[in-house]
Amino acid sequence: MGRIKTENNSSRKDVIIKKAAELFKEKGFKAASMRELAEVVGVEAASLYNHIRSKSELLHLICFNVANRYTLMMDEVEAEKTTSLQKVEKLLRFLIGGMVHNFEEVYVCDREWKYLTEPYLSNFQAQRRGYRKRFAAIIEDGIKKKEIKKIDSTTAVLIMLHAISGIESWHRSKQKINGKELEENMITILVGGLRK
Amino acid sequence: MGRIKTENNSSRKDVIIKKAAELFKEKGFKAASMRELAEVVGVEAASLYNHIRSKSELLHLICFNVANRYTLMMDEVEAEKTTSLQKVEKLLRFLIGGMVHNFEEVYVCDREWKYLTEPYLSNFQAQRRGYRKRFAAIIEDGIKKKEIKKIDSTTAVLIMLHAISGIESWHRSKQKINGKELEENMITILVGGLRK
DNA sequence: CTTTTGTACTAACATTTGTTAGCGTAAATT
DNA sequence: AATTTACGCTAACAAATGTTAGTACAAAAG
Repeated sequence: MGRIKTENNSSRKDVIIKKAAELFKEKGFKAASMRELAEVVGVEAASLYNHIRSKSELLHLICFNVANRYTLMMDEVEAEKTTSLQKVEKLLRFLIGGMVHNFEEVYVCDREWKYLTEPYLSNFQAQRRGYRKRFAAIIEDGIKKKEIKKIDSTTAVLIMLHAISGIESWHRSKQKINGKELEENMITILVGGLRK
Repeated sequence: MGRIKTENNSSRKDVIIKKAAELFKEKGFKAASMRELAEVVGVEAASLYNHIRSKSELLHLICFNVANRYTLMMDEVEAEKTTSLQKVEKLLRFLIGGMVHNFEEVYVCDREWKYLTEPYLSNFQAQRRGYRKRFAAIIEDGIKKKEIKKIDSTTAVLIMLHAISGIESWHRSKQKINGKELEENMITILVGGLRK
């Protein structure tokens, strides 16, 4: 069949991960088989194992790649001297952007993380919990400073994160508005829903 | 092992469907095996087939049970002579209530429908599309009547439906606020985000 | 009590799954 | 040019999957 084609300076492993994210998104982690993955990569199933350790390694690479990006952005935002609403807005814009431009990866991370194996599963859940707590803390701070309505911050975070994961439907839809417009609409509704 | 125990006047098939919804929610449709299902039902795997035709029959029973309830509620709401915002609020409250009280079923319908087989898959998608279109039409009507902000109605629907499917996290969370409070918070944020 | 129906069992099936072993060759390094 | 490394192949594996056939027996109907 010939070698796996790489482009720019990405490794063969990177190519496999990318294709895996697409496949896992489309079929779901459990339903996607290594033989299917091999086919889209253009190689026999066994050959994949020259580059990766296991199917589940693919999943945890995808999931932590996303999770780490999110955590990093949270670090950055927390350090800024801006209002709570501005922080929320910046976090949301980052999340929306990720969903629009790195769709497959983010989608897989969101929906398939439960198939992670230990110890990755526990690490992932902890990181996720931490992220949400920090997000909720920003909102509570905003409530204290009377920028934000008096609401349950945990519920607010839950709504926002899941609203964003709904961009999945936007990707599927035929008559899409463009990405920037989508972002503005989401910010209007979500931030508008918080503002006092 | 003895027979499947039923209660109230539910059939043995109903018991299997209920347990299937719980299992599919927890493991995902593909990852859940008929042998696992049999175990939680308290029977051997082969015995299930005295009551159901196939694994995928279970999925489509679950999915259409939910989808039909939603469609029915939409019929009801559309017929009412209320403002658009009141209609949106009623639909949201119904969806939230469903997520809080029929969690497993709704969750499975939301996340696992893609494993439906034809012709159920196409029917389901059509029904879903129809529901969203009707929801969006209510919002557009509200925009026309200046009750609602000028936003993309499709995006608004997408946000709301997915925000609600996020109640999944609420179920998982340890220190839950109660269901009614959750509902009020969600309405505040979501309806507040639309209101002009 | 007898017959019929419903339902559970065991055993087995054909597929599909992730993964490993061993081999050959093209690419990279010396 | 010679050697080593990287990487693809075929073949095979054990385990798990959904499902069917055939049998036995308890419950329901007569």
